[in-house]
Amino acid sequence: MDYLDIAGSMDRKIGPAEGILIQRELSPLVDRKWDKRKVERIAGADVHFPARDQARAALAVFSFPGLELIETAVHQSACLTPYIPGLLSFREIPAILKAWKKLQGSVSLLLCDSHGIAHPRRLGMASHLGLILDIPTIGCAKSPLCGIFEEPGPERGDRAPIRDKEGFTIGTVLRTRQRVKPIYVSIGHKIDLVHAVQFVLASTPRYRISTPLRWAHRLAGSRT
DNA sequence: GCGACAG
DNA sequence: ATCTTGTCGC
Repeated sequence: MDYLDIAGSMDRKIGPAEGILIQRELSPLVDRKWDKRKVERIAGADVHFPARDQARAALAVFSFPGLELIETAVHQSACLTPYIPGLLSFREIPAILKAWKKLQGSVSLLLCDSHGIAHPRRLGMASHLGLILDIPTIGCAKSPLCGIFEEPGPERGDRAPIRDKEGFTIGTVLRTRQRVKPIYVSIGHKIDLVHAVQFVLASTPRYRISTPLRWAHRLAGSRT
């Protein structure tokens, strides 16, 4: 079964046992390097749930580094898989892929409202989506899922490494705004942690959340 | 066994 | 994520 094929695992309900097997199989395929490609378009992806079985995905594409809005795409459809910590991909990615097909232009880098490799099996949604779309992605979560870390300093740009039990760094707790709760950045796919943090800060000029993700969040329908 | 647990 | 008002602090 080709799990990177949309029809391979994203068009049906996936249970915990199968989901974990898929993640273990795909995890080794994540590319943790940055190839220095030109980033002219950076996008944000988010999903809102109007009802328990309905998912509304939104994508907001911006120019980079100017951060001017280029285009948006939205798609609402039924979601078959319930939310289970560690298996978020199977609930949100189907709707995101359908919205993705509606985009007219290309995307150089995609920011996701989730973790990347800072995940129990090193395959959070940002990594999974990056593998499926075959583009660079970054995990930008608002709360931790796993790992150990210290509280970063109070200034914008202050950070602290997120490490697994073996001591390996799997992400960065990053303060994107002075004295505001930090976010959790991790490699999604086709990028390294240093560049991931750099791109997140460059696309987060004022608020806690990056411009692409804030727009995606709004477009998806969330009131906050 | 118990608690934690992206969105 | 969602149910939901006002309120405290910069």
